[in-house]
Amino acid sequence: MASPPPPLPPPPSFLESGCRHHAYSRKQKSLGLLCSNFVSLYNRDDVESVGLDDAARRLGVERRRIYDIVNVLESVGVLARKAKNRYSWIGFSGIPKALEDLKGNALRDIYGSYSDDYSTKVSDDEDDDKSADQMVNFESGKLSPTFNASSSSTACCRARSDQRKEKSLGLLTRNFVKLFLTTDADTISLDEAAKILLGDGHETVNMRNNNAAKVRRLYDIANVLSSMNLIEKTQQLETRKPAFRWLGTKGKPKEDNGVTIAIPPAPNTKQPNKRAFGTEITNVDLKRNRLNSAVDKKPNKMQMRSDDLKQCNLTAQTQLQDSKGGFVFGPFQPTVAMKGGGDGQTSDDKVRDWESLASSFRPQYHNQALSELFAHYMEAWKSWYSTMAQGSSALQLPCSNSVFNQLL
DNA sequence: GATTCCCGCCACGAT
DNA sequence: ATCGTGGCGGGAATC
Repeated sequence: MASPPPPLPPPPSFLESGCRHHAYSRKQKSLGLLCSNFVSLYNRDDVESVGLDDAARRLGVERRRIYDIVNVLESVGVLARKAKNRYSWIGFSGIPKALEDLKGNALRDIYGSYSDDYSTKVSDDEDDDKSADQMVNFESGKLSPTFNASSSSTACCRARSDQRKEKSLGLLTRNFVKLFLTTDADTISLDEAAKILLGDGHETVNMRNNNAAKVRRLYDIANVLSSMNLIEKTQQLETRKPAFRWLGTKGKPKEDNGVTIAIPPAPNTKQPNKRAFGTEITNVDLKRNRLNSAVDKKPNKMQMRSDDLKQCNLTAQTQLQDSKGGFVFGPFQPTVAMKGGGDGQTSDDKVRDWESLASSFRPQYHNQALSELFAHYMEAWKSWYSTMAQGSSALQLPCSNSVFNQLL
């Protein structure tokens, strides 16, 4: 699949944005939104590797935030670390395999541990995944923390670096996902998850703080996973406490028409009392900004108008199956339904409609980088659509114009 | 008041 | 010594 790679957009000049007067809003700086933008930036056929500096520069954020995202994405198979400062882009196609591995690993941990001495149990197939595992009570469908390697007598002897690794965002992500993959519980609250994944299984004076710290990390992870549509935020039935439900590769629960589209509300749409993860623009570096290139001398502040955000945030959540029956999904693929009813229009007609819309639709950005990012997206979308239309006579087009409605 | 999570300090290992 | 990485928790925004 070696199509001539269109040049990536040049580094953004975020500073040109004349919308600095906007009040600070943390919603506009969420990790989830940053993740969305990260994925829309790199989720293209011609992207093979991702440079962290490049990503930080293009997204207008400090490197630190990129690390957060990259660690989570690596854990679910979207990225693979190649070298210092560089990752291979695998894309959404890597997720099913990663999840499969995680699930197998988790089940092995659980069932293997029934007959093994907990203190000797060690995962064998995960690089650094040697601790903080958990048990799930399948009978009750409830999560029940039973052990983790940190509580073993060997804990005190482990190197500091090991202990550090145990608390890494990547490992925490994998264990968090494992929880979902091995429990019957419909939802898991972050508090529960934190308790289960707590590094120190013993009651200690630090436990409460430790738990709070881990919950903070889980929020970070949940935001990223939510923006990938792997989980969704919900409430626990009885307690109405906030919790997360696993969506996985199937995306949002649906009415079995094969179509899943979960488009975030437009920024100006009222969404009372509900935070939306991964729906808005994210933060930038200010103080320790090492990203400023020669091109970009002014303070690297990315401020966008809400309509910029709306247009840039192409998180139309989609789901489809590839030719092998595996999953090819993700929020940043053009929306398409492989099954479901048509509306009388032929595929060709629809493709033409969408193509013409795609070719004529050119939103006005204040920000050059966003403009180009959007143009790239549209271009990729168009070519992908054409390919799909040619490759499959059974192609069914999107059930609605939701994506474009969102954009417009 | 509780929940959520951005932000950036700073430790640590690699170069 | 410098750089890349990322754990960590303060504290502010949001609910």
